Amino acid sequence: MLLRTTCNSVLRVTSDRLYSRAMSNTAIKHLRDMEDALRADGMRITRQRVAILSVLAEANDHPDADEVHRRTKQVDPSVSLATVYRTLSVLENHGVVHRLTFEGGGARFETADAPHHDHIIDVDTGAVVEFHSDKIERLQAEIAAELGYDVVHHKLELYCRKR
Amino acid sequence: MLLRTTCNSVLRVTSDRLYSRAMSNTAIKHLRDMEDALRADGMRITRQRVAILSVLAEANDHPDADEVHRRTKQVDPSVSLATVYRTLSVLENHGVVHRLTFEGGGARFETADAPHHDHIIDVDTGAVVEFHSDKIERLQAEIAAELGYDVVHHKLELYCRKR
DNA sequence: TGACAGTTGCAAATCGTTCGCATAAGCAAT
DNA sequence: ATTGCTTATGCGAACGATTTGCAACTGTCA
Repeated sequence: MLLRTTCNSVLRVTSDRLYSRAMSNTAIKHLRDMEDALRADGMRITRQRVAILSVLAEANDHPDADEVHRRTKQVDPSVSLATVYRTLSVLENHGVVHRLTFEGGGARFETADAPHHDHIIDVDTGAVVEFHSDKIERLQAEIAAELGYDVVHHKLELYCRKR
Repeated sequence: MLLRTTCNSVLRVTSDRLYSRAMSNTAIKHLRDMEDALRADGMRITRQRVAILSVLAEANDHPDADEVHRRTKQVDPSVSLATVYRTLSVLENHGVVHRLTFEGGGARFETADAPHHDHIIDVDTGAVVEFHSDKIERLQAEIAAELGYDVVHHKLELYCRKR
């Protein structure tokens, strides 16, 4: 079933769940599975949380809370900013999203389903590129171990300029 | 010349400059040189800035603005928090202090005179340990280069737990 | 379906940080 | 030293991002 909204985005209604724009069936299944896992983990799956989850699943950038709110309202206009903040925190605690705190400016978020990676931030444009280096990770663990520590998590950000 | 204050800390007065507690003569000379350099760089050396500089020079931890303010007031009680913030920003622009933005919580500061290093943050105690790895730095530059970037600066933080 | 505990929207509160303004004080030239 | 120009200061109010208290609402599970 398809609905066309006033703002020209396509909504797909599946049973009583609202997902934003055109999502593939496999993407929808992925969301459903995630909801089930979260429910099994004691989290209530509300209308607002579904909307927020679908926004996060679709995002391939790193939106801040306000941007998540803006996008979520396209799916469900009643969702408040406070709920967005609360939901993002809850999802973070469930390990479903990661909170990114780049220099200058508020927190930004990304789904945790992609494999671990670090970030390059373009100092001129604010664009974010993801990368990963096993070699660096190994060195980090070595250094921490030398100092008597285990790495719980780390943050590696390269603030760069296009050459 | 020595002064003993009510709060049991020793102040040293050198010409018209106030430095906190017992500082070695070489440490004082270092501060004087720094002041001269800053003055030559167009920055006015005020009573409050001298007090803040001396606090920073003495700190071997990574205090936040509020903590810098608390310590500065021991030297000169009239210094306001706003001035601490303004001075820290100015000093950062002059490359004299670095602003550290660890997860959860406000900015913390360190003097820039130590050679470049990264940080290990104890997730249980908040303690900060400094380390450096040329090997990691080299890898970072390589990765950025592969993606068409030059590293302007970077942030590497290992959030760790004592083993 | 009913009941309970978790969730929501709203507005107010909080936290760290910045800003406007009138006053005070560096610094360079005198 | 004194002057004059400009910048720095303290104060309190404003700020933006985030959190919270509360009364109404709604998943969930029996």
